[in-house]
Amino acid sequence: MEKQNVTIYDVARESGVSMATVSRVLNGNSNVRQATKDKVLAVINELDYRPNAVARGLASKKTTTVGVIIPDVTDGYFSSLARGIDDIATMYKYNIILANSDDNPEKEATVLNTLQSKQVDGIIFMGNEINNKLRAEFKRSSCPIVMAGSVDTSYTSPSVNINYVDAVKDETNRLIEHGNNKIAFISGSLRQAINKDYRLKGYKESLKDNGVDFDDKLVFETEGTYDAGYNLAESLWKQKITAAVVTNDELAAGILNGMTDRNISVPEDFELFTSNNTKIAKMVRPQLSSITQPLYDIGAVAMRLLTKIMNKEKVDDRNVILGYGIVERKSTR
Amino acid sequence: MEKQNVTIYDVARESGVSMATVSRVLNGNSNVRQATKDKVLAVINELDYRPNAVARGLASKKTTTVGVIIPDVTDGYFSSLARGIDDIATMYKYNIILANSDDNPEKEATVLNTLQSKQVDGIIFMGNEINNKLRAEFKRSSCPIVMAGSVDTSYTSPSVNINYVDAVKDETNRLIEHGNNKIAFISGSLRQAINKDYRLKGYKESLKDNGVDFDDKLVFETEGTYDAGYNLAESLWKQKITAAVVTNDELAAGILNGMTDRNISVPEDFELFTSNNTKIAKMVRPQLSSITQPLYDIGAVAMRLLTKIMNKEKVDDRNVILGYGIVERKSTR
DNA sequence: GTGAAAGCGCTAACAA
DNA sequence: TTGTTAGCGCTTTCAC
Repeated sequence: MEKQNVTIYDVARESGVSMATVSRVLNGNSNVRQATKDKVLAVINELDYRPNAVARGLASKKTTTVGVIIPDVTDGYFSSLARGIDDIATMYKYNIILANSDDNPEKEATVLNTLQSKQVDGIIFMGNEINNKLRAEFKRSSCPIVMAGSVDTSYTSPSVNINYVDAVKDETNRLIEHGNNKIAFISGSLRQAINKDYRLKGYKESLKDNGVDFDDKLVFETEGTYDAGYNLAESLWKQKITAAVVTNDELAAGILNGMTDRNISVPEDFELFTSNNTKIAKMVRPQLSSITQPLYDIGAVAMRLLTKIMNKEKVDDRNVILGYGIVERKSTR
Repeated sequence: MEKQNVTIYDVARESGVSMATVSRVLNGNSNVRQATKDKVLAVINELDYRPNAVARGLASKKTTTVGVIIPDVTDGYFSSLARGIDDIATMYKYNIILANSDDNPEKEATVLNTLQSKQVDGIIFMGNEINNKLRAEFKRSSCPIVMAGSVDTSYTSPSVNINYVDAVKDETNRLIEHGNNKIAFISGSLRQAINKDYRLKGYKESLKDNGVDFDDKLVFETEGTYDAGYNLAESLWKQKITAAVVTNDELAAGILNGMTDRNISVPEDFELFTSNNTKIAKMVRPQLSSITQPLYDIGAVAMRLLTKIMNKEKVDDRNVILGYGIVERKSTR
């Protein structure tokens, strides 16, 4: 029963040409007479021949697959990027090997190695917690890596992002304009450059511009989960904080519901800005005001950039910054 | 600069043994003297040798990668399954090629072919809209396919699911117990067997058991999106419907918010049951009552099942049914 | 316990 | 325009 044995050699024999010619029609090489091509195509069809991509990969040193390292597919932010990546990958005839890393440098290093042993033509990296070991792996990498929606301040690979500093600064400015003077900055791990070096910076800049003193007791580092937010809500309120900039939508949703369930009204008593505008920002009530990011596009552009690099095309901008916006919905006044 | 050229041949030469021996230590073959092994290992380390998985795949006819076909990574239901799949895949040293299909039979057939040409060792299929062409591709497949959280009534591949009939029946029963007699059944495409042949069946069985007449005007087939739900809400209310069983959480969240925004109170005026208990069921307010499914486990068990089949181990249950529960939160009385 | 050698199925010079 | 022929880097008999 199990066939999967018809090879390029079989179709060569059946159509009375050489393997080389079959290979040519397979690869759309121009130098084949139309009649020959037709015959070969007919045989391919008849024999139900499917080229073996592994053999092809070995011979050509190209696998037409790219690796995608993602913290967690289940996270709406990253899965949106992943969707953009896959769509563009498909458009350019690539497949993606998807690997969850949980933002864990060990896992990231491991998977980076596995991907390379699988000879992927390129890698898209999402994740923010990059340590020296991982950085070393990056440099050692024999294939191009582009970062999507993720930053590392001490290693500059090609990347696609928005301006996180300005975005958070804008949010904070608005919160100050609304009359708040105790504004919390609430993020996931501050070991992540995106939080520590960009978002927190934007927050501080805004305070400074507005003559508000920075108070590190207003900086909350927590797990980036709904539950963490939910549990944090009460203590925020008890500390007389009246507003917060949150770097993660699930976390923000948790805070929001945590407040609501304790009869603290958002936005009357407490204003909330979140950062990623994923689906849930619109699903919770009140709807979350947020930075708007072109999530799908970040992934799509990153993949497009990678195709260019893999093709050795000239790219004039290795570090793409896409535009962002701010939408004030119902969690701010 | 670009190396990636050290091959098994290099380490064989450097360690003064044959390629065969190197291959043996690489594959943990027992028949190698410890001293030889140590020497080889040392050289591997020194040369920073990484086996080429593509070459290995060609020679061994095993790629240690499996294909995963998913309607949309962005969907919380499927991404939860995908996470379970990836974790177990990693545990068994497999990688996954992830491909979005949008539940589109054309795309599914295409990607099924691509995956097989890439010589994946197996495939996990998620999606419910299976047409004859796709079914033919399934049968023609040279590698094992298991379905996760997805059903096809006319083709029985190995699968992992819950009992959708009973689950929906239970929900509907409760809604009837609560005094509703106009209960809507609201689902995504009824071309999908999971909706048409299972969930709708459970709905009907419940009505019958309770002596309520079935009315096909209460069956709503719509896009399975938040917006579709949001827009549907008002007409539901106008039709004097007082409760609904919804097959998709985003859809349910849309209905919920659509109601709320039009001052129809859930659950006082309208009761809502949803089906997948994804994250959003707990994030919206009021929180959605739902069937509880072991989403991660469905994926994990499916992947485990696939490893067994790939290994040609005996499996006694090719169609696994996992348990479900019902949780009544705040969208029901 | 180890080595020699024949492939795995394809691509890519190089000839013709 | 087409064919011949080396490989690509590894696994896997089959000898020894």
